[in-house]
Amino acid sequence: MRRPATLASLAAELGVSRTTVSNAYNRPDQLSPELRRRVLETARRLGYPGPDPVARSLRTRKAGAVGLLLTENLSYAFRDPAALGFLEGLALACEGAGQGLHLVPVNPEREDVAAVHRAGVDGFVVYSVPDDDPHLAAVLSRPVPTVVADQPHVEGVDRVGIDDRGAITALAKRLIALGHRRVGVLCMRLTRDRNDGFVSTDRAETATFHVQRARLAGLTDAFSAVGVDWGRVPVVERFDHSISSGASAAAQLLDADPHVTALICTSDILALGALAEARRRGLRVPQDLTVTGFDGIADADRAGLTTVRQPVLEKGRAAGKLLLASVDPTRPREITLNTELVPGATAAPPRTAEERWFGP
Amino acid sequence: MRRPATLASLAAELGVSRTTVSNAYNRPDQLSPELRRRVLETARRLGYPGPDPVARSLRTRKAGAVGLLLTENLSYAFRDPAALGFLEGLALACEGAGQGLHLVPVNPEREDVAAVHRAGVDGFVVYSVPDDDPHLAAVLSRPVPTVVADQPHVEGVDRVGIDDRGAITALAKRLIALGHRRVGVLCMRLTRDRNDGFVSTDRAETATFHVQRARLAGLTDAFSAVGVDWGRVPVVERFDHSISSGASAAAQLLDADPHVTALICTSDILALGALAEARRRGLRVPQDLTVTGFDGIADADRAGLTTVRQPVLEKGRAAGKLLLASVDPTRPREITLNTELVPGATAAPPRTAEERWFGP
DNA sequence: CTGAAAGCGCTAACAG
DNA sequence: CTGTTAGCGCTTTCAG
Repeated sequence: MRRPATLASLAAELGVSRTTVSNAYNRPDQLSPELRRRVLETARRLGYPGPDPVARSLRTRKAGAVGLLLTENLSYAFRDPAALGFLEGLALACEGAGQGLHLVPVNPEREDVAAVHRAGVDGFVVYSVPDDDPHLAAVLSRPVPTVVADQPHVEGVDRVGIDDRGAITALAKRLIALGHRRVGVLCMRLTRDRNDGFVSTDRAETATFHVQRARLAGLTDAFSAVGVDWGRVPVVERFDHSISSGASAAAQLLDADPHVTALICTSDILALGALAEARRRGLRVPQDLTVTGFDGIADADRAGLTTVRQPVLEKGRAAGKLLLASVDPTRPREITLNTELVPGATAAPPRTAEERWFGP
Repeated sequence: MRRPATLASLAAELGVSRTTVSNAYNRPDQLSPELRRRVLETARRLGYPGPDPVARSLRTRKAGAVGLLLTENLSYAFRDPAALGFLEGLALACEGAGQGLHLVPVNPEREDVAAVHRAGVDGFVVYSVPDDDPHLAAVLSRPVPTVVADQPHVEGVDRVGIDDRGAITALAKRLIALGHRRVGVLCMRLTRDRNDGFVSTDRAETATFHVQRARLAGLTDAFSAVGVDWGRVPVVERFDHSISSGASAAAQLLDADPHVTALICTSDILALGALAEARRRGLRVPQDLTVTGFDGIADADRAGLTTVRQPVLEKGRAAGKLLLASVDPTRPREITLNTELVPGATAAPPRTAEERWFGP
């Protein structure tokens, strides 16, 4: 088989100009139906598959795709309902605009930013990566529009998110109103390095995962305001985001401080794990222990978890829309979506000391 | 701001050739560290973001990405655990090879194949689309390697899948051994058109979704072999793949034929819906009704569903590996993964007529 | 309705 | 180690 046909060879074969062949594909109204038929017919005969997408992209300066940069490992994204919701929303937005969605391969092992530079895309969405992620820096260095989601604001870059700090503060106030003062916190990983265990105040404040940092800060705000010494509040971190991680974190925390009356978790997944651990220990929720989550995923709903619901699908869709509207100077530069407190059934007033010893 | 810097303008500025600049990025060992430093430094100063990925792709004939063609609507894929597992496996394979994963936007509304032609990718994976999907045809017309998964074999195209027909036959034999003869079937959509309701033998045989067709055929095999007149077996189809669809399908079937002793579902999701409907009707499973699924998703496990487990993540990974190994002529051309019967706890012998009337 | 001219921005021999 | 040459395959004014 000879080398593959190109638009030029097709034109030669037909004895017409390249323009005409190009038009046959891209501007059917620019040539006679008859000629067009002939062109397409000959293309089929020669096995010409139509204009090469890459060459076309080079010429038109449009790749027809949006790049998506996700947390270190992709598997994570496919297992976390909140991330999935975002992905779905973004995919929907792309689909609606006829744009492809290019998942940038981020090899967790070797730190290789090359993939970002190799991605033929018209723009990027960056979702919840650590502030110091080199891939993020690489994305920002590319001369294409970018939208960050669940990330700190970057000068000149559009942004989508929620008020993590305020939302969890509201939840905390609810617990405070119920009477909780001695609480424990379970959070997701705070930096790129694994640190399964207790978290110092300093670590919490310098966490490079913006969302986690903001949520912890929100808790500090609320409890400090009522005189709780936040430095004494036990905070346990887990690198892996899974129900079993949540369970083990809860175990670690309860072992260290059996007197906490509430376990505040920065994600529903962790909270579901905490519920499992409470059950294992024979602690009734919420009578013996209050447990709260964050996100509002379906499983949390089913479990009746007290949590904060955020519109993850909308967030993804908003990110996509913002990116695809980059040409429009009147678009918003920043979108903060609303959250909603879900009362659920896993929060109640703490037991009094008497109750602890003598039963309800 | 003047027009963006290019490799050529950088070279001019530096007074070196374009090759040298190119080498600075792509072959650091081909020039002195000092010169390289100067090049990169000047690049930063001029705001040159590095070689344009599209131009590079055109030149190298490598896009560095794999295209993925999925069922009509993307949301579906993000909500179906089996599809998600496949996606995760594929993403893992791509990630491992440093390849991007380009989700092809398939607009469910207008039938627009253009996106397939616009995708700058080195190959395609096609997962579970109808046999007559025009996007599939478009993919096959492109001169790049392709792997189909959960699809019928296509001449010259690599394939990954399981033995759907055999696997469900094995499950059916189990039910037959238990004594079930009067059964009903719940299946997913069989064609691109919506048809929520009963399925004729003809429709079942001409279904364009290969997987569903194969599973129904497997059931026919097993039950026909023991003398059950398959033409009389009620089969209910649902377009939407959700638990509530499964429930409504079960309701429709049980209303039409209250005497079936088993509900065989072609997916776990549908089966979970059937379980819910059974519960709603006060039917005990498996004493009053046997229910089976297919896939082996986590929720099915949790529900103790009798089903067939298939290695969805492995399937995705295998598809990716096969595609990325396309250059290797010794690779397998077709991979059939093993499935496993999961006994579960939702299948039992049917109640006898006496038991039906007088209780167990 | 058709064609000629002019690159899009880059890389890969190959020769110095 | 560096430069010259020669396109990759296509689209797009702008004339005819």
